[in-house]
Amino acid sequence: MDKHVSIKDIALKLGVAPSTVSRALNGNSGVGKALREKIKAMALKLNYKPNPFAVGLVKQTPHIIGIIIPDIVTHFYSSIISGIGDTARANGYSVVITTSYEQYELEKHCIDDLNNIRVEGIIACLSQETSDYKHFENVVNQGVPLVFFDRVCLTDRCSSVVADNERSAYQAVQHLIANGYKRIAYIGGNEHLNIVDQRRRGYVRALADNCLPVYSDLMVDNLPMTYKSGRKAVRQLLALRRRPDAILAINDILAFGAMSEIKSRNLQIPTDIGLVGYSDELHATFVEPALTTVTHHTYEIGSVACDLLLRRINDATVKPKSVVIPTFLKIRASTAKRR
Amino acid sequence: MDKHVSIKDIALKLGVAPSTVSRALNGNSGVGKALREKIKAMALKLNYKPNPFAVGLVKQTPHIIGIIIPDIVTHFYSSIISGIGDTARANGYSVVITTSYEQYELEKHCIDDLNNIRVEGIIACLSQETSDYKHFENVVNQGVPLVFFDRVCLTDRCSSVVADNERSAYQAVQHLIANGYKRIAYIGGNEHLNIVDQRRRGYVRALADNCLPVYSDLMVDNLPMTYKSGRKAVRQLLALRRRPDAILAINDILAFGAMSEIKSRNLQIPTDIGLVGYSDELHATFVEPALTTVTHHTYEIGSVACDLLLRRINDATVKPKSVVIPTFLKIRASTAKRR
DNA sequence: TTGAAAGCGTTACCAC
DNA sequence: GTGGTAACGCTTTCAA
Repeated sequence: MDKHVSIKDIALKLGVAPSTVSRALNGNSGVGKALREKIKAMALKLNYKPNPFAVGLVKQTPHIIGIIIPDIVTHFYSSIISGIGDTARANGYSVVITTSYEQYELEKHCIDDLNNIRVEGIIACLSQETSDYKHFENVVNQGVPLVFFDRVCLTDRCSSVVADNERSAYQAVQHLIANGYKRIAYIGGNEHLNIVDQRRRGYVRALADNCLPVYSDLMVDNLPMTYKSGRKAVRQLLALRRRPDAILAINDILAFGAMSEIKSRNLQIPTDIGLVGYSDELHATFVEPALTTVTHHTYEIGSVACDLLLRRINDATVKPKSVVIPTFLKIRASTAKRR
Repeated sequence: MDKHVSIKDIALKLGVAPSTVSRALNGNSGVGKALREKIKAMALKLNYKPNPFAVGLVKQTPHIIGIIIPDIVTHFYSSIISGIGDTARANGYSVVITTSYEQYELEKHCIDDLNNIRVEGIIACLSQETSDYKHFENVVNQGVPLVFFDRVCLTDRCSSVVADNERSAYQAVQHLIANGYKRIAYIGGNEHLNIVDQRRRGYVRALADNCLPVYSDLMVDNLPMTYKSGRKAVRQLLALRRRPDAILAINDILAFGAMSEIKSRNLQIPTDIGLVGYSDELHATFVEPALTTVTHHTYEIGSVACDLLLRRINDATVKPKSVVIPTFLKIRASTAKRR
């Protein structure tokens, strides 16, 4: 195929000035209609594509937005990326993805990288480790639009897209109680994260509203949200003198770990122990045996976050806004009625 | 925080020429040791970061590689991306991800996009629809290094990273036979893809080597590799007068669809029907009830593909090479011995 | 309506 | 060893 065609090539071919070509192609006023058409036709014919580096250099804003996610291999996140990407593309933006690998230090690097690229805005989800938000404050102070999703912070200054965390946990526990479970355990995560705190509150409130005691030894809290932690938490819970008869795990990975550990002990779900996890559409479909899960509309989370960011980019005066994307409880076999 | 610091700012501050600063920072020869240190210190202090657009404009090669994948939400692919990304970063390259959504037309767009960005090389996996390779030939003809993985083409001109497809299918069928299954069905996919063809050959050869007949009605072939197809294929197989007693599904998604359909009919796995799928590490861990799967080292596929590409980028004379990443058969409950 | 020229931040090639 | 200068491809004044 051809070498890259520049604006100069078109100008030369047509005997006009490069600046005229630029104006014509960018739809700016001040080019005669006939000439404009001629230029456009030639650009098409020569398959002209603007050099993004030249454009990026000369413009403040090369229409790129950055994403910071904890990881890319979890379907929850990749599906959100998908939602962001589609929305961004539809609005003429491209997307750069960076991964914090759930680490605070790497999250700071991500910000630096995106800053270098001069992204017009950032969509981020906090790493598990992050409990200090200075690096994000700096971003905001620089005037770079910033939107958080799922695990959020600085909500007074940044828009955010979150799940209805407290309600979802409340509803899950309510469901367990309605199905005859009485000693409901809770497997949480890093306490400084909003999602953990809120889900925990939902759990506690549901117990209280049903006049059930809240036993602190049934709450395994402040642990990294990993597969291993899920298994470990279950080991701990099953070592109790009075074992729980159900477990709410507040995160996909924890839930999978919990499920695995329960089975490895030859305990039956839901007979011996009921289990509710958190998950997204895909896993709600695949994972077996039929795990009741709080399910997220991940793609929508992504597209809404991107919408909020673009709105903020186009109008710096818009007020921060928190959008709640409702979850729904997908009831399956793992919490079947007792007796 | 500060506005972006340019090389000029440093030069001004130190009373030297911009070109000198550039040379010092890039480790090029021709700068006095003392001055070089002074410049470096100032760059650090001012938190100087080169403007990637300026660099990209002036250099032929802004150290970016492009990825074209069928989708990002399948763990198989996102894990490969992860492997590519880490390897790229470790070598000073950044990565741009494009998604074909399994569509031929969009795949062509991906190539255009990457071309616009002037990527130094491309790592690609063919979309399901792709059976014509002109668009990739163009890339090669332009001299842009290209490496394929999993679903490959143009292997005489491009390096590729593939799984041991025939062997894996052979081994899976062998395993089924050893466990007492006799009427083993096959659920395939788009025939023009190398992976489909090879896995199919493995299936047939295993039957033949064990003196078992190859029934064409037990082979559901040339279908899109979707969840729905998996279900449909099973419906078709179970409608046969002589039903299969085991199924080999040659792709993750097909396998999940198959599993789901089998269960919805209240058939027991492995008692009524044995099932082997293809999957990757994550799903081999999560998916239940214990599905025997051919498992891929996805992260490694990505990192090896990236290695091959970088080698090719740095030396245009390297010969195309096909690296086979072995799979392994993860034997679980879904193929337990009969009787 | 069009063209010329400056400039975005960087590198590379020449002089000195 | 160091400084000037052109060049990368494009947009955007400013003149004409």
